[in-house]
Amino acid sequence: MSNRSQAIADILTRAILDHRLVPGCKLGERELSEVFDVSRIVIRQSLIRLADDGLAQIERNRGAFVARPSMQDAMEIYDALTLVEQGVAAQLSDRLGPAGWAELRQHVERQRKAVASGNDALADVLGQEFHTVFVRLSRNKVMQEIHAQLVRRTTLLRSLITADFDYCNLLDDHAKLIELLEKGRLKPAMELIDAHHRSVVRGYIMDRQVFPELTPREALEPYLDGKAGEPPKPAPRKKAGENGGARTHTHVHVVK
Amino acid sequence: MSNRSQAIADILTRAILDHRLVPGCKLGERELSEVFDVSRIVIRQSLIRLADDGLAQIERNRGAFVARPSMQDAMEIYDALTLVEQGVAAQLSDRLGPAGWAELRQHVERQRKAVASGNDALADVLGQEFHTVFVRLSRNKVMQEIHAQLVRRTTLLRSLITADFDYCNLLDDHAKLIELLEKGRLKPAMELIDAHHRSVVRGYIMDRQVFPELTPREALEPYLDGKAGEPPKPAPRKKAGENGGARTHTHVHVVK
DNA sequence: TTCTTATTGATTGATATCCAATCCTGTGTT
DNA sequence: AACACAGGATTGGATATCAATCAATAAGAA
Repeated sequence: MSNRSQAIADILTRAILDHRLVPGCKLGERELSEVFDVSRIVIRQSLIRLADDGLAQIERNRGAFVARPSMQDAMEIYDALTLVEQGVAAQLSDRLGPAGWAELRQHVERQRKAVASGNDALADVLGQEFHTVFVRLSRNKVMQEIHAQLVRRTTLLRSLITADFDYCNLLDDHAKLIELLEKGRLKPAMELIDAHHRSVVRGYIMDRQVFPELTPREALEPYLDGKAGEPPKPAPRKKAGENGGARTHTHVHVVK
Repeated sequence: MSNRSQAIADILTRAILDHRLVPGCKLGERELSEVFDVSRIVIRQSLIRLADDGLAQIERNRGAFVARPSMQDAMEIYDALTLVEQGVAAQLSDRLGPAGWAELRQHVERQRKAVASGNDALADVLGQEFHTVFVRLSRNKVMQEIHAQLVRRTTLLRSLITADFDYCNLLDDHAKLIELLEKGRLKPAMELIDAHHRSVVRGYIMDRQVFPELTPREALEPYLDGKAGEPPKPAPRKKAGENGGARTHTHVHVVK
């Protein structure tokens, strides 16, 4: 019953990251205010939050739209992400204790089990979380927030991408990264991070016109449980027929 | 006549960075709405922007206050800043062309002249700008924004600090950094950045209760030119009698 | 027909007023 | 002195309203 605008901003963020609201989609104040059953002012505040986070773009007297990053933006975001993760890697290789390395290994192990048991959805989530855990071990909330924001923007980027991915050696990458860092082999570790992100961004192909398949009303419907808590994460699937290979995942490798 | 909330957020940011609004200072909606002659809602939106930027803190049903970062926050902010600047340094040492190095040298030269001519205020500004120019040369707007936000927060930190500074070898640091990077001596350069920030944060002494010397109304008065453009940067001076040595500057060295 | 211009509609930016929830404070009681 | 309660003040939000601007359509001229 409080901070409605923050709660709604969170829901919108979730919907964007789930690719239910695609880049370029109009976020009309009136429509959203009806969807969420709040006044326009609350929606406006939510949209301001989204814009500050880089997920929405507000054009004067034209309204808010889901951000549509350019190819240039994509490269810059991945550059920044690489820079941050390399920096964190350097810190961790110096400062992380055995418990930290153990936590990372354990995380990889959980993901390995998920993959082995064919639970792709869980493997996806764990793969995403690896980087978050990685940065959290730096024990720096400021860095965590910066990193989280960058990750959100990469997730948004994935709405714009048409490419065939495979799920080959993600775990190997993570495991190898841990191994290199723990041994203090910083340079190869940083090159691994860089190569990883580079290969991802190289595979990006921007579709210039992304057409909103769902209206905001349709897209947001699963998140509205009559003002109750979170919905149990609805399937963000698009039409399974076409680009079924382009699932959402932080760690994607491009088929060359 | 547009985007009032953003404009007001900018003014408030400026006032905070000028230390006219000190940490802990209450930012009452009614008071600010009277100061700026807008409705409370516009002020609310401005405060949301400030909070998203880490410069204000909104407590439910209690209002907004200028953020009062803890010592822990200070260390984390400087850690993040170090990480970012080190990363940018690494990128620049690889990628920056002669024109870029020339621009950096030219900037240092301008600051040197300002110092030589006793223009401390200008030297301050140029010293702050050096880091901004440095990051801008990475040609990455995302990194620029992240860095700018971190710099804003360090500036806020300086409101909380009681320490004696001197202006010794700031230029030497900058010049040395350029020299090391251009020669590809990355490691010493990164250590220089780290040492610089470390020495700064070590000198921090938190005053737990900072009392607002100026009411927001008084503090903001110089920025209001009857809705006209920017005021010509009013002197952010506190009372000159007491801690006159603790001027605002990005590059401060602690007297051991 | 086609291009240019004008009108109209829709949407945003912003204000004023009102109400509920909550916090702070001051006072009174035990 | 400690506690409880009531009242004031402030924030969070709803609603209604107006102005400014954009977009799309309709009207008119070449």
